[in-house]
Amino acid sequence: MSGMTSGVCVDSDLSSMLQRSSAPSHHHPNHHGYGGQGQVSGLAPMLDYTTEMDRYRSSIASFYKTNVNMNMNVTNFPQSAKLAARLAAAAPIFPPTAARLGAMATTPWGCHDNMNMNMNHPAAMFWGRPKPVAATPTHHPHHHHHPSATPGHMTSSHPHSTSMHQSSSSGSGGGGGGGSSDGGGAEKHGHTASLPVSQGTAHHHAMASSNGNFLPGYSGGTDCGVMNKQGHTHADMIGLSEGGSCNGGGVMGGSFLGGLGLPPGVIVMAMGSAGGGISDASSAFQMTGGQRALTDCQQHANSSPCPSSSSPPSSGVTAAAVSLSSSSSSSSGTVAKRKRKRCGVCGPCRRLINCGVCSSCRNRKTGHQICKFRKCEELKKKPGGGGGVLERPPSVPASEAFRWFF
DNA sequence: TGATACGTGGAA
DNA sequence: TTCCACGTATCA
Repeated sequence: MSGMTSGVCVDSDLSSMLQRSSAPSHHHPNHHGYGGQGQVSGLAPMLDYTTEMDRYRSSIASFYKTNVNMNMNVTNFPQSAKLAARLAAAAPIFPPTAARLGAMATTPWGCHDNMNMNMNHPAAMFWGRPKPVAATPTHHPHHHHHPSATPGHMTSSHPHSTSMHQSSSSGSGGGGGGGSSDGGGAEKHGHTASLPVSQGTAHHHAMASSNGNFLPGYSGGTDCGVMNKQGHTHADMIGLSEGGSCNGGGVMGGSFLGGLGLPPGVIVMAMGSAGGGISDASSAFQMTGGQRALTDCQQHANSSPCPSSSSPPSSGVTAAAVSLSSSSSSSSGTVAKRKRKRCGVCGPCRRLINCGVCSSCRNRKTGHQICKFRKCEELKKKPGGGGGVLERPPSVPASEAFRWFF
């Protein structure tokens, strides 16, 4: 991982590209406004936006085409291939994006840890989340998640708005196959989200999109549909909400902020990788078949970083909690014995692909252990050590602990 | 029922 | 302290 400077950095490229092309219209927080400040005030703006998006898409398409073919050795990442296939299958959600998503699944994003260079190395990992870097605002602005979903953003012009709603509504269904959120969900969101391009809704974010798959840091605020500084939510959010696993998605984007009814210009800070974590969790799980998708956050309610715990309960959360309690209620007496689950927000949890080279991967059959690089930070700690205080996921930089909403 | 992964105890 | 193997919980 250290030495990965030479890799192509999608984020950078995209971000720069976006900044150049779309900056005018949306990077400033004010542009996202709530009151429909203008974003969609006129038809012209929209047309302009569309144009920008087209450009953006073209660029990304080219990028993937080139990088995937050149640098990726899919054979080394069977799971990636699998993922790609799933993504393709999930295409219905974002038809235009499906293809790209598939590519993404196998794409080696540069810039992040192992991903950097060419993915040929067996140890290459696949991150589940967007880059944490501040520069990476989020990608997918899903309107409905927007705190004050303004008409402006919500314009029908966005092809995805519909699908987004559907997915969110699907709730526990977990986005079709994603039900468990892990498998389907993860792929779905994780990747989908990552490609803002396809969604077209991603305007504004310079990079956002590109990174969807990396988790470098979580800071991206991406998780769980939390919005980025610019007030946009990520596609991931959708996934989250779908799975219902993510508190962030549902809570924050939908009811939480919406309920608050914050006036335009008001800055709301969210702690930790809350939303992100959750959503991430789901995505992270996807790769493994996602058995435990959702509950991660809930389980950690006591000690975990799951940000959502601090947020007002959402229907999704509540449901999750309920299910959780129900499942564990019987074990109330044996609570201590219950297996802990992945937090879903830490770096390892966000990884979607097994390294294939660690002892755990090599001895999967006999070792029964998850890839060492995917081993949840929380689980590495002694049980009960945390305390119930909300704390940021270990891997999340303090500076990235907050997410801003406008 | 199979796959995945957490918990634990022993060995290095 | 880390690694490894096994038992077993959990989920599809």
